[in-house]
Amino acid sequence: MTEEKSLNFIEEIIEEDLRNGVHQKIKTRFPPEPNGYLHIGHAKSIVLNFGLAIKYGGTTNLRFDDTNPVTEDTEYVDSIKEDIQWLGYTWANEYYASDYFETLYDYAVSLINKGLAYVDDSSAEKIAAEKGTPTTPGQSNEYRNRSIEENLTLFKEMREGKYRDGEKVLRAKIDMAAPNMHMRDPVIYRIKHAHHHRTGDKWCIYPMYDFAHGQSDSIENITHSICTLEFIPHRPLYDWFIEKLEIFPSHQYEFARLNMTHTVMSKRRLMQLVNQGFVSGWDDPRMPTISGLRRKGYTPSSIRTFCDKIGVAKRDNLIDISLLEFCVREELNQTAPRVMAVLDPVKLIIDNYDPDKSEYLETESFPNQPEMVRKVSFSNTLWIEQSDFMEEPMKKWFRLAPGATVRLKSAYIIKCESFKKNADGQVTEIHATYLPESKSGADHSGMKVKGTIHWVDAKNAQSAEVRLYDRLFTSENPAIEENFLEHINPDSLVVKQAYIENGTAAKPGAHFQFVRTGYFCVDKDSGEKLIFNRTTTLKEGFKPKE
RNA sequence: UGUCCCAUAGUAUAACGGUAGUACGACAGACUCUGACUCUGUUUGUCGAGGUUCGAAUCCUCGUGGGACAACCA
Repeated sequence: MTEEKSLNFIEEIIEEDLRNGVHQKIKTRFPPEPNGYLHIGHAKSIVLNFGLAIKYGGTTNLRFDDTNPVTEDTEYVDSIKEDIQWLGYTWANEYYASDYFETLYDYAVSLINKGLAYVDDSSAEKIAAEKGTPTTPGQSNEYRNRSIEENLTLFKEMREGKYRDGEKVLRAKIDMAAPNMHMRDPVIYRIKHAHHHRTGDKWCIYPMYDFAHGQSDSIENITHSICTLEFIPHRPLYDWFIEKLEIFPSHQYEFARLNMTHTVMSKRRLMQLVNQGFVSGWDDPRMPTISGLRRKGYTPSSIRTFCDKIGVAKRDNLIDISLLEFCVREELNQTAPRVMAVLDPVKLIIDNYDPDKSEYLETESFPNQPEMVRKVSFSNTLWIEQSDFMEEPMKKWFRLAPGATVRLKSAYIIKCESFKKNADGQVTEIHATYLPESKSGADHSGMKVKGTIHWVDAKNAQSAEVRLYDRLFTSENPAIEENFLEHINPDSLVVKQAYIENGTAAKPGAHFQFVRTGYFCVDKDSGEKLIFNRTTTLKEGFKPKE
């Protein structure tokens, strides 16, 4: 039985490199910028990079791309590390681009010495103007012909803090008429008198991404540097620096980033959701962040499975969020203990059950492990779901209705005898009679009922706050809408005051399946008062027809 | 009027010149003390036109469509 999974294009490249002896071992890296929280899109990259190294016996470095001190912070470093570990991965080394500032500086000097870099005194505006447009070539300026000596002196003075922010930059001297805009003498060093989260005030010049990333890969001997599609036009530059600097030839490969329906993924938009209070924070369970998904009840393996299933390719994609939900259901169905909870309670009174009596009934906690059982309290007064009763049942209605019989899960068969409504027409109380001989596990009634409903003993229940989360956006692809904020789902969070079986061992992070209603996870804020977050619903098989 | 990337069921992703397959979704049925799970079945696809070839989703050309690139961001 060979379960042969086809290779993605990166795996094909790696296998060919290994086969041809281009590399003996592969090295990958995950290079986040510590300026935000990781999201499910990053998870795709993490699973790819770490997964490749594991599959082919290589290693993966965690490298923080911290070349812009004004946006970066250790707060993000910590959360990123936590999320990667939570996902189940261990990095071989923890590095920072800032570890290489001295080396990078030397690289820049060597470029100057080769006549391949120059100091430009122009303003940012002038440089942008001279760069041309994608369809018109750029123009060079008077600084392009400065002597090597002058460039050396100026660059040294930049480092020494002799100039203010924006007064000068170091540029690579390539080709102002190149059809690829990134090759039109890109800026490689800029002056920023800013405090860096790691190097403090040691530097006032910082390398740009293009002058840091590839070289960092090279310094670490990264064999396969995997990034997203938007870096394709940077690749010629990536290769140019490595070639001119004559350093280890790392290679860049690009794959399509993850997009998901009913979700936004860009840091900018996610930041807006947080800052404008549409969600409670970066770890709000509606956020596609790793911390949000974790709080919502997603497990590391369900996220890994998801990343595995979506594949890796180069075409733009929009993955249906139902695939993510499928992955977590598939796992939780096996691992989450069942428990009964009633989210929209209505009282059910069993008229022929002794009001002074109560009993404990056995019920299974895992349907596929019949030996895993627990006892649930039962009496003449129960909570059941409002939605399990219909005054005038539709066709194919298996649940409760006047005169209808139904099985109370793990208890008795009951027959609805009457009900009460309030002035608003809302059902407030349902009366039923039960069949004593229909007790679950010892059913001698000979009756067959179509429906089974869940319940909680009203005389012995605990209350809980249950947070029902739904997709954050009603639009399938909010990112392409004019104003994505207008497409926020007003019902993305509905809070219920529910009843749950007494004695449920609900520690923060614990997963449960509320029988017939979905998967839930105990929130981190849960304490005296239990708080549950809905991870996802059960697949809905009942679809009423007109 | 540039350069680059991409194009296979609704959504993703395989098929590496030789029978277009898989997953999710949808639909139908079986089972069911969760209308869940499980099982069975159905549905829908190679962007277009040429060319090469015994044979093209695959190679070539030209279209068409989508995307990326003009931060002292990454």
